Amino acid sequence: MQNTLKNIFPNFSNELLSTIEENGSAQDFKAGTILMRTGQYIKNTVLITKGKIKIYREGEDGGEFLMYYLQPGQACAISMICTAKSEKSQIMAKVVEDVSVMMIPLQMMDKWMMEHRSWYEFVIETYRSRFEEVLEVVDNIAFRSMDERLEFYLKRHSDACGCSEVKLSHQEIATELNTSREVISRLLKKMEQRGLVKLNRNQIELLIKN
Amino acid sequence: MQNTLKNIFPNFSNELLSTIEENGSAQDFKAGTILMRTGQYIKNTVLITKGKIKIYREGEDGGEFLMYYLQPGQACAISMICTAKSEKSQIMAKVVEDVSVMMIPLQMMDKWMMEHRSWYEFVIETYRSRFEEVLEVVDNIAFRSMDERLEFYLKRHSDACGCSEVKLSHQEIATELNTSREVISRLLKKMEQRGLVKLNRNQIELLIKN
DNA sequence: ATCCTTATGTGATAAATGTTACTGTAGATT
DNA sequence: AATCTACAGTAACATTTATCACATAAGGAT
Repeated sequence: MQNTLKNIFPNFSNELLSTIEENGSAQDFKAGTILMRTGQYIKNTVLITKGKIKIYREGEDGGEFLMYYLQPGQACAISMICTAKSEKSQIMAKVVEDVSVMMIPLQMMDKWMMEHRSWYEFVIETYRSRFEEVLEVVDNIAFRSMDERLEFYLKRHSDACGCSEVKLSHQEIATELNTSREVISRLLKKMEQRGLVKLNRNQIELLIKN
Repeated sequence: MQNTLKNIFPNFSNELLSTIEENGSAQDFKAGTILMRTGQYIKNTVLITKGKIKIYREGEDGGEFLMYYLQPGQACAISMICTAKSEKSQIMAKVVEDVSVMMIPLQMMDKWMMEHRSWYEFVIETYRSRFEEVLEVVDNIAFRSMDERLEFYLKRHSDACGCSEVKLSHQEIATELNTSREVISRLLKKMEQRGLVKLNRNQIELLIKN
């Protein structure tokens, strides 16, 4: 077990890993579980060891605007940030593929920051990369039109899973980009005509490299 | 001098304040100066003691999409985040009102995190509040239409300056919301008809409380 | 096979936003 | 006062995105 954790978080020092074992509690959640809601208080930092969690903003109409995904070896930046004052969450976190996580009580956060260099670096790097990711999201919605955003979205997905097939329905994509299914269907059709993708039921194959 | 800094950053411990005096370099910049460009490497963390800095994303066409403003007592979250690896900046920072700043060499960042509790708390709080602010920006562009965004934008401005007059041209507003002047003019006219604002040359008066 | 549910394709139309082109106006400049 | 320039108003039109209304298809369940 120590070993697996070591593999997933290769940069953590051995002492840190033991401390995590001691103080964290390993938990599993099924796909569909909502781990965090807007307005809810945050009591734990979450380290993902297996599966996938979607971090999104919820619109009044129930839109699920995608911010980013959390995958093994990553942690929820928001839950780290809200540490000190156990602030309210500003986002929603939903399990999209069954996950295993380590729940770390918030008090540990501050403590480890001082005691474990590798924890400190991990936290800072988590902040940095997420901030950057969100900035990129802003860029996309501020400066790009839907067809470009869709292309970007598909690439992001295929990068994340490492394969060129994106297994999502048009409806799911539409929800995450906060538009309607028809729009996505139409744009995908155009992309197919341009030879960028191949469309199948519940699956889109990217024909572009990179 | 120590005294002023103490007033502007009331939560900093006295030792921290002295250390800042010793290691930081006080500098002034005129309105219009670009302090940081996209793609540029970051060498300093910036503490604002006077004036106002605009943090924005630049579109290919030169759009200046507003993320947030930095004011006295605040620091650039991005420059802090990019610390360790002296990463490239993802944003633009432009002085909008003559500023005085303390430039802190990046090496200090990590050092002080360990040594000064009040610095640590300041950094974490900076991260948190900026992240939140950016999330709110995402919300706005993802879920709201231009008229709502404009209203939000005006409120934000009047909150920031504490008065109900926003001294900006339609063109400036349009640039920051990445739309065109005509659109802003139209929407403002509608708002005026609804009794929400009073329009004057280079100035918009908000007639709504909060 | 037949039925059912979910996913997808597509036209018609509406609404929001962007663009072009021009007018008017206030204040600064000379 | 005459002129200039930046700012603001607005009509007409183009484009993009959203919505409505169906048609069709694919795959699972019976």
